[in-house]
Amino acid sequence: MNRTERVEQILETFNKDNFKTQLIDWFKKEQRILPWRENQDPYRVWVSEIMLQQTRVDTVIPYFNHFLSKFPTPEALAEAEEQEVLKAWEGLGYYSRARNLQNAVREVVEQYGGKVPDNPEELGKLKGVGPYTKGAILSIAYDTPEPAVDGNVMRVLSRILHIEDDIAKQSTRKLFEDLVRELISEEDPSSFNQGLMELGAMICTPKTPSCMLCPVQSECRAFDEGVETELPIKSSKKKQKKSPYLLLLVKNETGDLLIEQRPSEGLLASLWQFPMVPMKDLDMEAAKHWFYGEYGLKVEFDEGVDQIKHVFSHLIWEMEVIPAKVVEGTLDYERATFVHPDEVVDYPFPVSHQKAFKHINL
DNA sequence: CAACCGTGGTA
DNA sequence: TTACCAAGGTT
Repeated sequence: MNRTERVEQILETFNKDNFKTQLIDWFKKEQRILPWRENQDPYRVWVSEIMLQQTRVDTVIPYFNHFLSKFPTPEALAEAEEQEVLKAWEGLGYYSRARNLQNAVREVVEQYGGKVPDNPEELGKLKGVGPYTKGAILSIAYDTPEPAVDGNVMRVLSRILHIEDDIAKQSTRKLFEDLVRELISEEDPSSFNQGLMELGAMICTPKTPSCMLCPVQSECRAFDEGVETELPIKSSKKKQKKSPYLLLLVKNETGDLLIEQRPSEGLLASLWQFPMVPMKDLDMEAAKHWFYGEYGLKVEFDEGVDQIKHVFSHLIWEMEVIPAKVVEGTLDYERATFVHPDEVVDYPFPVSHQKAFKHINL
């Protein structure tokens, strides 16, 4: 059975009109007041959707307000320094979102005169704009009936329609997109899509859904069968691998601090950090030798002042924070520099290194 | 497809 | 504490 036939079978006995009417009525009445809902400005919608990827609403709100005051238009963002954009993103995580957003906005300014594209083809070519974000912008900013399937939508529809496909698999998203194309309101696709997401965030939550408050309870197959907490099906991800490091707070003779910029691709790309010595298979003496080889500086270590764990999606850094001072040598490392401790705040740092920096003033 | 890519909240 | 979760995208 192909996907089209499956969609037809799933929806054969489903009351579409009742579902979309009750969902939209509920959303219009109960939706939260959020900064990005003040208007339909496509740029604002776009920025909000990027920030909201894998990130909670409460976390995004202050970042969104600050970002929009700093970069109020596509032109303003296009003209900004990348470091300035990363600084505004500092602490939000997934930093490629920020670089991709700025690259895409520059593309919009240059190719489309600063107007965010209103069609799937051009929108989908922009960096960082995937299937979900594309549909979200088209429906919310341009009232176009395109699916915007995120984790909320898959959870809600898994329950409503009792679908047991693994939502961790990418192919499953396409099934839900096909279903949404059949269900979506042509009159108000924005409220329909946002209603599905809002329902997932406020009522149809992962652990303990509030089915007694649900506006579409009467259409929910999972509730009818008493299996709402068994859905959706999602395969578990594997554990992160741990890596030990020394995080060195190196001061020179004048009290300046050694910092370095990370590579422009990969983990925490283009952010700044304090030097880190990979301690797998190394002791403290070997660490000093390693550091001399990398940076051209001989240093003395103080006692460790803290242990910091940095948990990523797929790995964990276990760092011992070591104050150190330069004994001899000249800095010989292109991406590193000494700065006054007061200037460290001007650079974008990952959260773990911000924590380590607190030990500088002790 | 599965790995990579951050961070903070919560049970 | 562990494990999962939160308006995904890229490679």
